[in-house]
Amino acid sequence: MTQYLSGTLAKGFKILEYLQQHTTATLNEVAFDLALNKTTAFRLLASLVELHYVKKSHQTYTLATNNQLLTQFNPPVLNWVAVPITTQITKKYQVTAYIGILNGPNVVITQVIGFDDDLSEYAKIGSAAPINESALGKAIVAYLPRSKVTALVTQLKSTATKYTLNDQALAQNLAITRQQGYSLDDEESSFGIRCLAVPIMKDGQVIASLGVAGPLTRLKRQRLKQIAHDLQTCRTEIGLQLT
Amino acid sequence: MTQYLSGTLAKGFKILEYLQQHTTATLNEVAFDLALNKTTAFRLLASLVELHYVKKSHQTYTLATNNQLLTQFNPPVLNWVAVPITTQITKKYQVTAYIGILNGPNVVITQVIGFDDDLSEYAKIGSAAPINESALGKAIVAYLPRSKVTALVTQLKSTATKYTLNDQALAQNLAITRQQGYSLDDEESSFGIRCLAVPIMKDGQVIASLGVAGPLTRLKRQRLKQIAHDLQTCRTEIGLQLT
DNA sequence: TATTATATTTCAAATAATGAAATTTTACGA
DNA sequence: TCGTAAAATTTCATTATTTGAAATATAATA
Repeated sequence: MTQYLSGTLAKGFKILEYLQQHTTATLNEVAFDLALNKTTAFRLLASLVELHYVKKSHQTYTLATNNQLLTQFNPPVLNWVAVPITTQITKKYQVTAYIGILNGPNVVITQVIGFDDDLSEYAKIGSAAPINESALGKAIVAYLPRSKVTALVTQLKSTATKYTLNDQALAQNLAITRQQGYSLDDEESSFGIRCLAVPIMKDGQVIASLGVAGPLTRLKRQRLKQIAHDLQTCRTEIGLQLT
Repeated sequence: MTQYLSGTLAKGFKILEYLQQHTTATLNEVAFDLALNKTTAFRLLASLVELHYVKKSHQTYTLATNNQLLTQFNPPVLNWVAVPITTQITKKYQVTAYIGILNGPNVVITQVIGFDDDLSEYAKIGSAAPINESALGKAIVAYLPRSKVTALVTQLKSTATKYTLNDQALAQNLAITRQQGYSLDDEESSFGIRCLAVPIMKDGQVIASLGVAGPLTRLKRQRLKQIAHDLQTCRTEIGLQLT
């Protein structure tokens, strides 16, 4: 809280962030643009130079490119927002987690978070399923504007010829999804496999879904509320990192 | 010079560097290992938390992963939306597609879009290669500001000891990349494997690259323009979905 | 539940940060 | 090359922040 905020640290980072955006700058520019006294700016820059976060050359300053903190933080794979958070769930329940996004009337799996070293699940990246036949799909569609849902259903009907899509059943299913906060696929896609999913929101809009899939023995019916709760906690943290 | 060194800034960065090495730490550990008064450590950590450089959870501190100064820009949404868009290309040409982002003087693969059940490709997620030894890397660097390219080359030279980096050859290669709109790796990384990549832009700046890799029989030299054109169409669509 | 350890807050003293003014250095034009 | 103006750096005095011990609160462990 503000009670302990160090003004010196705040100003120091302000300068670093400014140099990240501007690549190079003079003392005059830094002081003026950041509304700092030029003496203060001078001293802070001198400190940053001495600490190897900034380089000074011919009276211009640049971010130090060989500073380990600035350039060699976590490898990007670890920054896959879903992975660190979601791995707790995949390990806890020994199931695979997935992220899906909408693509026309289908949902496409775009990220897989396995619970062991088995890479076989990754083959699902890129695979698509109709929105009504997947927990990931229903978790997205349940939170779309009604007009968009209607358009997607129309689109589905024109492509799905092997069966007649039951609008009323789907609408009812989506209402249940909204009510309980998660969508469910109970052996509908694969025998013995249960799937749950929750929407991932950004700025109040659904942009993706997060779900888990696994055998009925691991995703027991009486655990569904707990699992859904964990998924909701997870998607909230993912959502926070997307902003 | 020492004359202007701010102790507060020095201590603040000391803490950040400590957290980079230790991933997580308690107040006690930080204070003890860095020989700081625990009240001082507490206040500095509180400031770093408020400035979004450190995260505090259950009395343990970690570096903030969504801080743009500390973390390479790697929006997970990029890895998500790229999947359905790029699937058209992977199916059409029967090759694997990749997303790469810059990380220091390396390019790191953050997403793989496979076309068959070859799971070994997914193990490449997280792997890094020097920017000049990868089509994905060259596709990014070719569109960076000249000053940043110079800095990266300098950094590469100070790490790469097994060979002498040819500045002029690289500069020429990057000029060709800009001219033809895509970068090429013709069996330079793997025997019999050809790679092409194009930059992914956002707000006029390169943020990642999209590339394909496959055997010479599928990525025939006379098809390269068509493939590059398809990649450019894809990257434009990806770029549109990121805004 | 009690005890111990860790974290946070309070208080008073010490130190550093701050900014104006002065001085030096750099850049530019004649 | 010299003079001028602008930018950068140093000096000085004042103000504000940082500091750390002590006290208090919270969390963890037996």
